Amino acid sequence: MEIPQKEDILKRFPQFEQTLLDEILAHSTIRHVEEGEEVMRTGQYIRSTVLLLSGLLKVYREDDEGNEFLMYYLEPGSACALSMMCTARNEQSQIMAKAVTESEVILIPSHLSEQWLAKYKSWHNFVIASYRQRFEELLQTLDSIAFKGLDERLLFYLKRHVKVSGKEIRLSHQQIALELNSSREVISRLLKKLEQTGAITLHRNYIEVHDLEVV
Amino acid sequence: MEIPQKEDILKRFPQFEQTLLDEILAHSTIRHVEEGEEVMRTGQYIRSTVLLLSGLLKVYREDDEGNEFLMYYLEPGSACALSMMCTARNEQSQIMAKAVTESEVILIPSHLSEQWLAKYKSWHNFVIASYRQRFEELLQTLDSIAFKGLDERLLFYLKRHVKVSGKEIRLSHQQIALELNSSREVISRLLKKLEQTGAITLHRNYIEVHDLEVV
DNA sequence: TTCCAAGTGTGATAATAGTCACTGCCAGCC
DNA sequence: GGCTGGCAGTGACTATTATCACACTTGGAA
Repeated sequence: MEIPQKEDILKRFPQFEQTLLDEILAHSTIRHVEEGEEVMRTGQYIRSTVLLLSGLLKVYREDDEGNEFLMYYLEPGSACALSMMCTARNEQSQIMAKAVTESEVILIPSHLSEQWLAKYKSWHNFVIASYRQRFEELLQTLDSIAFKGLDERLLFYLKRHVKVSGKEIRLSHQQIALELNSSREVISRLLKKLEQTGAITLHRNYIEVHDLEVV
Repeated sequence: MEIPQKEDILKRFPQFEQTLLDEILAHSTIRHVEEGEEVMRTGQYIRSTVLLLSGLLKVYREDDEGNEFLMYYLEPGSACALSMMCTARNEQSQIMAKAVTESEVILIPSHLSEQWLAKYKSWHNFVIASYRQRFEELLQTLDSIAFKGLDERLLFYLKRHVKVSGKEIRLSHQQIALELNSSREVISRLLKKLEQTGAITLHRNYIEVHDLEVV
């Protein structure tokens, strides 16, 4: 795999000013992560700001009993807001980021990203915008958990998944159950119901989405 | 009620630099809100940044059917992060802020608070810190909804309430049920159980908290 | 080719939370 | 003092989701 060049970064982050791009290239490291690999976990020692160059990350919460649930996905061109804001936390639950597909991330040392806030207007705006966007997404997730039944949450989940990775959802029922903090049997049953409405077709290890809006 | 002076603001926001305080005094309005009055609602036309000078606000989510649930409380010296970050939203659910007790808020026109981000380092830091803090709190709320049963959520709720307004919780079971998006009967039963453990004593319209940690 | 592990389907049962119906209770007001 | 409205307590029932037990399928490894 070739090393990403300035042009690649520029393409993903066109809003950054020239000098900022130079600094990024000079001081940050690029890391290649395999599918399923862990990118970040709160409470870690070294803290870097994480920018996503290519691939797809999922950011989720995990409690002390190993339950998880999905917070949101990160697409190329976005930053993990949490990597910028999390202080050392000794809570029971952790925020984790894991690669959904093979990905490339830019790791920026925290002290630099802090400095840049004052130094580069485009960086400042980017950080503020990231916070806003993640906050919004988190609120949506919160909504669906607080107000909706599992059936609607599943629908919300599927829609979100389609948005980031297309109409062929390559997940087992077990994985979906995990991300929704539910159980496989329940998800299987709900998916079956969805199939009966014609919204999806079930296959082994993947789901073919036709139209989720009609449901 | 006397008009708050520079000293009052300074006391609540000691981290602000002198010139910023002057700008705040010059360009923002102070509003007095009664208990139960609505301070903010997303989707409103005029957008201001809201700082809390005195009193207590609760920030909560409300869906289209009138269900709500509490996101967090705001204490004097803090800002409503949402007022700083919410773009016009036409979602079904809204974020609301309401005064729990009689309060005073500072309303800063949005365009100024935007400008100040670049102009005043202390303002910039304050905004970033607010985002972080609210994000953290929101995550805690999310955790309790996603991973815990209603009994633990109630406990979490009571603890939080004690932290902001003391051991005499002046709320009816109905109000608590509303904030947890549950129903009165269920809350009554859970409270009764808590009373049996000795953690609280129930009275009409208020709850006396002894020790929530032992449960 | 056979076999096995992982994925999926399904019924029975349990646990949690929400709803309904009704009772009693207390506080302030006439 | 007696009425009344909001608050609280309780039992019965329902709905949703989780859990358990087991059968069946499928795709790839041995």
